[in-house]
Formats: sequence, structure tokens, C-alpha cells
Amino acid sequence: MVRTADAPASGRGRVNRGTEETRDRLIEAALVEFAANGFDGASTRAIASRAGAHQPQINYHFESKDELWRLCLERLLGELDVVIAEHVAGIDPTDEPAVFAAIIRGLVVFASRRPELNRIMMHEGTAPSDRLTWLVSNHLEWRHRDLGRRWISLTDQAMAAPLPVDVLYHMVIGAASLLYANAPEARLLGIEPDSSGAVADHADSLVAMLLPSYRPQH
Amino acid sequence: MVRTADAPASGRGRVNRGTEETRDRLIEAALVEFAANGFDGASTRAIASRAGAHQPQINYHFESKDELWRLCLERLLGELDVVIAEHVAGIDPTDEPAVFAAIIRGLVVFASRRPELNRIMMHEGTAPSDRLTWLVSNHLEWRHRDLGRRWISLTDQAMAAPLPVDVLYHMVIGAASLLYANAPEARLLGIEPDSSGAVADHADSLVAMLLPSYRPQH
DNA sequence: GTCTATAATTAGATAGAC
DNA sequence: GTCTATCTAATTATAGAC
Repeated sequence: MVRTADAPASGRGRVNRGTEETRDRLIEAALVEFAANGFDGASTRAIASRAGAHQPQINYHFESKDELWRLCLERLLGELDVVIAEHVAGIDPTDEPAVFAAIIRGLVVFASRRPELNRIMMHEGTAPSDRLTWLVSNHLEWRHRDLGRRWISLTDQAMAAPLPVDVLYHMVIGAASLLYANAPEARLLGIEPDSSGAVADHADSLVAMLLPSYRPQH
Repeated sequence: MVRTADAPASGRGRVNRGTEETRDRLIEAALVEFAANGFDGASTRAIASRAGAHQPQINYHFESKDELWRLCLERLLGELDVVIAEHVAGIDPTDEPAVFAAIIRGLVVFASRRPELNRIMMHEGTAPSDRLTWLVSNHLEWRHRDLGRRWISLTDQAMAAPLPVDVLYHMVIGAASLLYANAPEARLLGIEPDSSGAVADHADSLVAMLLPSYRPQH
């Protein structure tokens, strides 16, 4: 089914190319600015400027800076899910170590490609706020529970390193993502986080440390 | 040699009790605010209020908000050095795995006691800035080099996990500190980062993962 | 939908009385 | 040294022409 030019859609299905594109560019620019400078440090002027738009367009396309922030998080988390799904695809779901290893690899690869998500979460996690409460209850809680369940199952099978569940989540995310979240700092230290092969090595090392008795088949 | 009351010191050696105390409280309050909200999110009014002082006192005691921030970092880094020195004290310096393990334990213990340092560093590491350049060249560079040298030596002795030097620093710091840096997030997930015994277990787990063949004597 | 102009608030820093 | 009052600049959000 093709939509013809002389019969433009109306109402709920209506699509305005120019508008959707600007909205999209604003979200993309916002997520970069929020990641680099935090919520308070990211001015709506800087966001609009990065998107090639004017500052008042933000409040035309979004209810507030807060709503824009939430849309940034949902875009990034959606992309994370895609990358993890790609890594898990084709693996036997009953092979729990292999699935867990694929999730960890997905986390490392995503953190290197899209450091913005981990940057924003590290900014927001340092103090209670309405944004943090929204983020945890809508997006983080189930992910945390899911990873914990998998870890306990692997622990029961003696496949897991001796790591308490309560530290697993943050240790894994910290070990997987700080290098990329703080890439500007790393570069000043002479490290190039995205150099070829380094990301895969990083992921392999982390998997090997978490699942000492697991050896992936090549 | 005792300074008598009727001969108050003057010039460079002069000490004003009230002043030094206010200055001290302002630094302590600032470091908490910078850690919670980032440099931009921490207003000088909020800092002064937390210290029980008025906002203009900040510019009386410090040249600028930037200088106050640098003094916060130097206080925190000084405290980190003390905690690491305490953990390394009494260990045979030629026992490289034991020294490395003690440093890691010191990092975990300090991150749990004083999460402000890692919070601030995670805020600042997400974008280039004069603050970040100052921090890296004055305080982070030598620490990074020192840890890397120790890791290479342990790798040569086959005591280290198969982890590239270039990822070691951030993986260790991320694994050691994210739980405490993002404690407000962890608490919303139902985790109490500072519960008794958990910090020591965290440190032991991390050491065991990094130095698989090292077994500490109890 | 996009633009200019601006309202309303808050920021860091300063002046001057005490 | 500490306080009140205030300056200048920057912030988010809105009004209204086009």
C-alpha cells in the first residue's frame, strides 16, 4: 500500500516531513548535549544550535526541557535493546552462559558506539530527582531484575564468578562503560577508547572475568 | 615552641580561627553539591546555604567558583591517598600482587566512604573542559601511569587477568566505584550500597577477578 | 513551523555598611 | 569577615509577526 501525493494523510496518521525531521534533529542534538554537560549544563540554546534550529523551536516541538530529556532516554534505551537483541540473536536461549556473555558484549559494544546513554545515566545517578525516579521505575528496574535473575541462575550452576548479586549490576555497567562514558578524560590520558579491536578485547576480557569457566566457540 | 596569646602571629603565618572554619565548611559543602549536581548544577547559593553561610562569602574566601572546585578536588584526592596508604601500609613492597590488591581495596573502600570524588570525576569526564585538563595533568596522569606500570609487571608474572592495559584503569575504577557514585540510583533499585560487609565483599570479588591466582593470607 | 523579541527567573560576582 | 543589596549576564519559556 502506497500513499499517493495527491491524497495527503490527515488526522492521527498525518506526517509532516519538515517537522518530524526537525524534531528528530533536536532529540539527537539534545542527547549529545545532555550527555556532555548534564541536564543543567545543557542549555536549550546549545541544543538548538547543534540541531541547526532556533531556541524557541524546542518549546514548540516539546512541552519542556524535561520532556525532551525523557525522549532522549527512550531513544537511547531503544537503541540499546536493538544492539543487545542483535548480539543474542541465534543463540540457544537455554544456553544461559552464552546468552549472558552476549548481553555483556552488547553492553560494551553499545557503550562504545553510543556513549551518550551511560554518560546521562552517570550524571543522573548522583542525586535523587524526578528524572531519576522516572528513569528507574520505567526503564531500569526490569533490566536490573532480569540481569540479577540470570546471574543467580549462573551462580547456581557454578558458572559465575563469586560476585554478590547486589554489586553485579553496577560493577558490570561500570566495567563495561566508564571508558567510553569518560572518553574525553581517557583521551587526555593518551587512551583512544574506540581503536580497532580494543572494544572486542574489552568485551572478551569482561566476559572471561565474569564467567571464568565459559569458553565461547569461534 | 608555643605561640603566646599576647603575641599574635602576623603576615603569612597568621591564622584566623573563624575564617578558616568557614572556608573549610564551604569546601565541604561545595564538594557535596558538585558531586550531586555537577559543576553547572551546583549553585553558589546552594553551596553557601549547605555551609550555613551567605552566597557572597564564597567570593570572599575564593577567587571564583572554579577555584573552589579545584580545592574540592585536591581535598578529595588527598583523602584518597591517605586511604590507599593505610591499605598498603605494612605490606612488603616487593610483593606486587599484595600491593596491587591493597590499592584496589583502598579504591573500593574510599569510593564507598567518599562517593563525591568519583561522582565529580564522572561528571567532568564526559566532555573536554579547562577543569578536566587541569584535573588530568595535575592529578590523574601519574596515577594512571602508576597503575598501568603495576599491571604490566603483574601481567609479565602471569598474575594478572588477560586485560589490556588501556582498558584496565577505567574498568577498575568503574567496577570499584559506580555502585557508590550512583548510590541514589542503586537505592531506587532496592540496593543499599553501604550495608555491612558488602563493601569488603565487593573489594574481594574485584581483586579475585583481576588477580585470579592471588590468594590473600588471612 | 519558523522566526524575532521579550518576559520572568536565576546565575556568579561585586559594592559598601557594619 | 559577614551581611544586605544589587549588577550583569544567562537561563527557560512565551507572544506574536510571518
